[in-house]
Amino acid sequence: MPELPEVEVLVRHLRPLIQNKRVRAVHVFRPRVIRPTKAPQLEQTLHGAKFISLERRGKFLLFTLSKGRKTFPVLGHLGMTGRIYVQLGSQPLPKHTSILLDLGRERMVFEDTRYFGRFTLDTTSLSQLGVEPLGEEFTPEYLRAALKRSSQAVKIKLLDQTVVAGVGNIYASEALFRARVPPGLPARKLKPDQVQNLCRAIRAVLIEAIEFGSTVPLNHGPSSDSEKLFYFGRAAGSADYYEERLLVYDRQSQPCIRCKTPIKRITQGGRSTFFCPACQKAH
DNA sequence: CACCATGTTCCTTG
DNA sequence: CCAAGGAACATGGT
Repeated sequence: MPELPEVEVLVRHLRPLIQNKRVRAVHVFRPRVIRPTKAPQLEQTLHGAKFISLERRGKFLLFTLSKGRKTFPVLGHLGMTGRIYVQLGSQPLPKHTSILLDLGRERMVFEDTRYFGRFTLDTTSLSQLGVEPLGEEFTPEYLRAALKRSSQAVKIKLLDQTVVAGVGNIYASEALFRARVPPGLPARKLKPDQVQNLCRAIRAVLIEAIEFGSTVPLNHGPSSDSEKLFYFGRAAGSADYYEERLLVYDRQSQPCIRCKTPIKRITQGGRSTFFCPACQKAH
């Protein structure tokens, strides 16, 4: 369920649930997910440690734990299908549980169907990340500087986590539509006002998604659809709010909400991009 | 069988 | 060294 907004909502939800909880035991069901950390090292390090804080950085979750006088980080990433929830120890475990942290009466479960996610002591991935799109450093000037030397399509650049940390395939299409910028336009060809519109659009779509996600109850568990609902709101409910949340993503051939032109799907970098060929035209 | 899916990392090529 | 393109990772849905 992961792009920046989904991770942000998850972090806010999780924070009070794990604060000051102590790890009694660690179960690693899929060693790949803790790479490059080894299971004995993770178990030994986490055993007896207490959760101190939880922050989001891009699409990563940064847990801080303490043990004795020492404090250390654990880095989480949901990949494509990861979920994390706190449940009672008596609840059934989901089929694709990759990590289980026993917290006493409760436990923290990392479920991940495709096992692309991570839960590791290795924090080196963080050093590669670009600025936070909701932070002060994400300005039109910054974005212009990041785009000006690249011949890659602007859509591809938005997915580059070393430029902006947290934008994924869904919100990249949404932001470009909102800014009326053609996804295939080479990054260096954007005009200053397009860069400014894009900068604002990225912030707006992410903030609105966080606000939307905050209204969805996250009573997640193995049988809950709440996160699918958050992510694929259009398919999951009938309320207008849900229907209208994503304006172009996964709407191939449906009429554009602005001009009724059918939305197009193209492939860029091996991934789908959705856009309105009329509203997002180069000129 | 085919193709599609919210992401990152590694390898190759230029 | 860098930028860019593509495959790999793994499972499930349609």
